[in-house]
Amino acid sequence: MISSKEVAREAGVSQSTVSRVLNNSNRVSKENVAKVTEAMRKLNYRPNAIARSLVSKRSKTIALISGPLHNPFFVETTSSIVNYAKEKGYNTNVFFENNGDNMAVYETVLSMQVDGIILSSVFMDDPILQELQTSQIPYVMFNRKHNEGGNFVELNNYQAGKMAADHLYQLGHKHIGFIGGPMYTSTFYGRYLGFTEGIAEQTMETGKVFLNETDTSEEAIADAIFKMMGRKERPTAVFAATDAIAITAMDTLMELGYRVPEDISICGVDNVRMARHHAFELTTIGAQSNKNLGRLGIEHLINSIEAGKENMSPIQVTLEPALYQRKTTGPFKPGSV
Amino acid sequence: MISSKEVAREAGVSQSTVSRVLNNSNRVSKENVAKVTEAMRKLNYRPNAIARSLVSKRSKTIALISGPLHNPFFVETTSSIVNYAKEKGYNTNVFFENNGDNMAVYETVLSMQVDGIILSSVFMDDPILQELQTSQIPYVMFNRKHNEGGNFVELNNYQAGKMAADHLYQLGHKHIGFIGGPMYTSTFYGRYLGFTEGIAEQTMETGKVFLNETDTSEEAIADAIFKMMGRKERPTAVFAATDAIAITAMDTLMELGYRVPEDISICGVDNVRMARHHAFELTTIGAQSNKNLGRLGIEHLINSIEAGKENMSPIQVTLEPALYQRKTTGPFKPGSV
DNA sequence: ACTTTTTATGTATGCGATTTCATAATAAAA
DNA sequence: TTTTATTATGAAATCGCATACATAAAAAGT
Repeated sequence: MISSKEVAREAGVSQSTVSRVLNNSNRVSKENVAKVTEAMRKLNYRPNAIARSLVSKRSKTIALISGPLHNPFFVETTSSIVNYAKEKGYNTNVFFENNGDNMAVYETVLSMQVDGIILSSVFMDDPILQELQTSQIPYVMFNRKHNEGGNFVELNNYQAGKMAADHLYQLGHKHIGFIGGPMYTSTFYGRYLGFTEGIAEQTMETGKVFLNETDTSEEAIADAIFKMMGRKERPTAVFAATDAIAITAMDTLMELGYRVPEDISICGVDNVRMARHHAFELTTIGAQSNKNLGRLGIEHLINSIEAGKENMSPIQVTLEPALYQRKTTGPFKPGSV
Repeated sequence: MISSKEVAREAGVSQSTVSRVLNNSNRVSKENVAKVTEAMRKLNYRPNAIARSLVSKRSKTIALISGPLHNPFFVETTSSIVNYAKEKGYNTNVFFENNGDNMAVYETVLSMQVDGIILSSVFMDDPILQELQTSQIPYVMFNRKHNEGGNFVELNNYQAGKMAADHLYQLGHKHIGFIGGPMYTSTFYGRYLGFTEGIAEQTMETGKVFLNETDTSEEAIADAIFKMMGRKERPTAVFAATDAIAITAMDTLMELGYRVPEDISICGVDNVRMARHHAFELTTIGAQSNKNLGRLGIEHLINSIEAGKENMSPIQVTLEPALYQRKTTGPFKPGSV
């Protein structure tokens, strides 16, 4: 590896002069800039980013700890985050959540000297928030948030659940299944709470909610469907707490011979791009924003970073949801299933 | 930030002793190990990864330069790569290809002191290969390969194209559309070549291939469909050079009122997971391997890294394809479209 | 022409770890 | 007990760059 010292020798100047032209300081004469530039070219010099960040204390990289990519929501956010960060001059170190055991990842990230952290992996009572705050590293949680607050960008999950309940109730459904992930995450918890309270408000005496708490793996979702549809009283609609779940649920349901929405209605949450595909036309609930939560999160994060520790203001954003009614929900037909 | 020096002071030992326990050298007495460990805990010390890599010359991070995530193929490879790397103790810096202009990304990556580079973004005559080879950094190209060879893991694209031609021909189709991306990438070029030569071999005197070279954006694909289906002689089948293209093409076709495969057959390449969904059941051509190309690539890359520069052997893997016949291709019916 | 300010450059130091080398302390061999 | 081998520890150099500081040279004021 060619170092700035060798460039200096080649150019016949001191290493600090080389460093100066590297950082295009205007304190260098045109002649020396030329000599140094030429020497760099000749030696095919590339500055060592590691060394730079050791002294500058800024690595120009951020860490993303994301939910798994088999969920299209995270496909979209990951894409947005990486691209926006790049645009702003930051590299992104990507990690995927590892079924609950994120501590190893957190340890890695905290010793990596990243300039900022954006994560979707927190639990409502996750000890990581504490670590994050004492570490002084700018961070923002997206999608999920923590009980204690902190910096976050989220959807109003409670409202989303409620809207689903209203929508399905108005279509006449009485027996509704809920499929969601772990209740110690704010998204699933909020959506479930809003949903059940929405149902309750409608005073559906005869209404029933079948709760399925899964780990969001395809197998677990399929199992939930099997169990639910195997009952004597089958649901005529299911509220999937994410579009990813909805899409897998649909797959299983179709495999079992059900038609959507004729036999059973499905409503998701997140309004992912894929849900708009003609093969799905999924009814869903999502934020009224043309930027996804990842994008909003990374914008805030980078603002925070560039503002500096002194004038870092808290980030607490909750987006209001809207219903995107498409073709997977329809009116209850007696005797349909 | 707490440094090892402060830990040393707290523990009453020298900084080098702290470093030794950090790297669990066995040259430290149990008492000192205990003292140092305690001091680390007390001060909430985290080693500075940047400093470590400056001296050790290994950053334990690799760079991934991937195709865009709106292509599900890259969703799968990205996931595999990041997770496998993590498993092996490597962090992954992710970049997404930027419509042809990858030089900025390459520059960044080359000065980042990564331990290895895995990339899907090369063109057949891309100058990056040269850079890669002189840089001495272990690398492997996946999916696409370079004219000059280098290290790669790919599908036999020529064969894949040929299989598509055979399959569609055997179903009786004479007018077939091809939709693919830029011909300066080995994937699209190889698939196109195999396809047209396959068609030619079948001596389909009356056969016609409509070539559509797009930039793989949704709009471009939709435009290609519009143009193709607007002709007097419409194709009765289309060979989409990737599943991503096939899925978007299907969307557009369905929007225009066509039924698949009754009105028009579609065959893709890559055998992405999503293509198996009941809403698609896409006929496709893919490698006969339970590991995707990204996974194979990263395994080879990490082997290379750990083998050391001395015993790094070239990586040249070409997987043979197989046809996965599902529900989007069917026999030609005269007068169908 | 002499002082003062500005500009260009080099020297030296430090970022936070790893690692070589020298040495003190201890254990093993004689 | 003396010599030798072994083990534990610290001092110091180093990695590649940025930057504070000192200073020489040039430009500007007076």
